[in-house]
Amino acid sequence: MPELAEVEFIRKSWNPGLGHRVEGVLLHPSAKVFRDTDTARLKDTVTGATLLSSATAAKQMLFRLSKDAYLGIHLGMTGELTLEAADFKPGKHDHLVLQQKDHALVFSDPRMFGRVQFYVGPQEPEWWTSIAPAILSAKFTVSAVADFLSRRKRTPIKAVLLMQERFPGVGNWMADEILWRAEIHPKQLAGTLREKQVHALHKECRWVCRQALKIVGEKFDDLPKTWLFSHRWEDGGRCPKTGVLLKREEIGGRTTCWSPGRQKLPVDGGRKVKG
DNA sequence: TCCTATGTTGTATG
DNA sequence: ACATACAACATAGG
Repeated sequence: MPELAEVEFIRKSWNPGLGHRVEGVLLHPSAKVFRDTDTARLKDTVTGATLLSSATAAKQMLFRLSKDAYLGIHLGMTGELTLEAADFKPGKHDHLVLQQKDHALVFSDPRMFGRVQFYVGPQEPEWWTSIAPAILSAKFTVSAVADFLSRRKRTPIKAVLLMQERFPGVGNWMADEILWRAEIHPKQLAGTLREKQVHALHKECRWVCRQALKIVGEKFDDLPKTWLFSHRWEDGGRCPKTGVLLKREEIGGRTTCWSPGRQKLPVDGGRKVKG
């Protein structure tokens, strides 16, 4: 279930392993999660290295080890990290196990849309440093959003919000939550947003990220019933603000939930872009 | 059996 | 070269 805040929470599952040596590494080199990763080198280097620190950016996690080694993990759709007993025996979906004296740090992913990356060097790997600036950073400005939308004129705003190069960490539920709060219809084409809407979009991006991190990123608490999130999957779910029956439809290849009436298409239907 | 799934990416087309 | 749409990836659960 991992989007921004969930990833941040899941990252911390391995915290008890920080500062401790990795005694052994268990993995299946042919697992899809290791596509493009040198697993032999990973195993060689990480064995005997100490786990030093971890960080999250967007939906990715970076684990820094001694020996200038870095482990990157993306959870995909079904990935998770768990902390297990030191004698843990990996099951079918446990693709990477870092064995320590007191624990096993485990990465599992049934669908294997996630991935494990590995890098050795004095600087952080390029695939980490090239992640787009966070929505909560100073670089996420209204004009940056406006510029991006202007290059995606004919794409529904819902699909645009899922683009990691501008909205890092936003996934399907966050995108719907943001649009719901900004009162923008998910089908509205990016190029038809009025200035006021762009401002609202920018503001709600930041609000949803900040609140989600606060609520979920700390304790994995449920989000309040006042959020669209809590109602989006239930049949007959109602808008927490208007009480109207929520609508669900596939937009941009993803199931999208919105509140009719609250989120309306502009008069031109959001279908036409002038110029 | 059939449908769904909180993600990305490669490929085809405009 | 850029924008857009969508199948494909692999598995489990309702």
